[in-house]
Amino acid sequence: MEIYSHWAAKFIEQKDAYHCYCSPEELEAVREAQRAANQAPGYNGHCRDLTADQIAEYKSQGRAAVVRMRMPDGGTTFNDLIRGEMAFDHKFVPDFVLVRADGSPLYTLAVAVDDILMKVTHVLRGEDLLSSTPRQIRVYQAMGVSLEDYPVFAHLPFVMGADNAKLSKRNGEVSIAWYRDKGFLPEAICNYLALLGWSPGDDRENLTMKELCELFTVEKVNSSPARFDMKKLEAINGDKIRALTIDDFLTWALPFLIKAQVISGTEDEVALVKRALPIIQERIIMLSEIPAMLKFLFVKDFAIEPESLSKVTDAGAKEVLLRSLKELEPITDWTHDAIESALRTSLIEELGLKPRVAFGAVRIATTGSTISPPLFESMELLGKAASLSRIAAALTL
RNA sequence: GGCCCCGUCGUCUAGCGGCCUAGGACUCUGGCUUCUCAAGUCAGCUACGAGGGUUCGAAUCCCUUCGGGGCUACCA
Repeated sequence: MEIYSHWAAKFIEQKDAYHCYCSPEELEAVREAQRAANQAPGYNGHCRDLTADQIAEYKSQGRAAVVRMRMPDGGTTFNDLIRGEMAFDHKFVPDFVLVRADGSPLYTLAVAVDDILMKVTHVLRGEDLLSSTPRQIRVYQAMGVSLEDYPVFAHLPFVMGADNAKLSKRNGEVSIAWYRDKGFLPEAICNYLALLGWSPGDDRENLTMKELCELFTVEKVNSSPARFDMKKLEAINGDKIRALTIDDFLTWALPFLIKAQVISGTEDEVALVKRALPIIQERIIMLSEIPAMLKFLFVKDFAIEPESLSKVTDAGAKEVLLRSLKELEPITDWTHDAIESALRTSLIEELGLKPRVAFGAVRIATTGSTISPPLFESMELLGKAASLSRIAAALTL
């Protein structure tokens, strides 16, 4: 606080700033008049050069003063890393308030002073602050900072939501926690976000964190706003998941399974999950899909989903299940190869069924759903005992 | 209203005066593959907002216009 008031006092002393006694109502009236006259709105410089008598008069009226920065004639130019040479005419940059009547500093004063005192080298911010840059630079000037000590400015474009409105806390999903819960990998989010308004210049898009660090430069960021596209984020996330090693995938997957109470986290469970991950890795786009896909391996009270029930109770299905049971029973080497050849021989070749139909029934009986990871691998993971008892159970429905 | 920024397929982008009958990715559609769902693969749809210049030649440069967004506080 003292720092800011120190500078404000200095500015006044230097005549770069002055006390302004205009009341909010008076200012509002001025703005209204300007608007009505189609003029640029802004402070009219009323208190710029008050005489001692005028000041005494205002003070006797009990008016409190704000500190206002004097914008000199001319303009401000600066080089924006993203937009290039920017020029602002001071005719449209009115004298602005630095310190409130109660003595507290305004953002405009505080940021600029902080930038210099903290030796900020780069100011990267949203394009909404673009037009306030001349004011900030004006403060640097008043502070007597030399040009080479100014920070470099880069005004980034907005990211818009699907509705073409600026993405914000009130609009669209912007909480990191939400993405984490959904199972988006940090690398996918960074990769996607980097691609929003930027590209490495060639056709590469799937970039690792390391590549991103090496390739990304603010200068290559576009000046036009980008729309957030969940579909593309999902696609990238899917790619990232597929690129994971099984061990890394396991590390990411376990918390989701535990949270969904599919597993409690015992060694046996983890081992089984690890064996199962390869068959689901290429069929999910978010980690949060994992529990639903692997649930059938762990549930105690197994049940077939209601909407698929009718598909295992008809005569055709019963026959398929009965035959499957018979053929699978003798298998001692419970591997997906053995299971597949047994079922193919009996159901497809001997019964002459279409794979789609035959395996569909077995799939529902063993996994409880029409949609599942590959059937034979799933049955292998489930184990012989559970697989057979589920088929047998389905026959009684 | 004033000032400022932005404008290539539905979306993200490549493009920096001739390499553009505009490339890639996501989405979508169709095919292949296939035990479901995915993944993979092949093909297709679809864009330089509009109008004028400049030039032998423009998506690329200039002007106008239209559209979108921002700022316009004793907010940050």
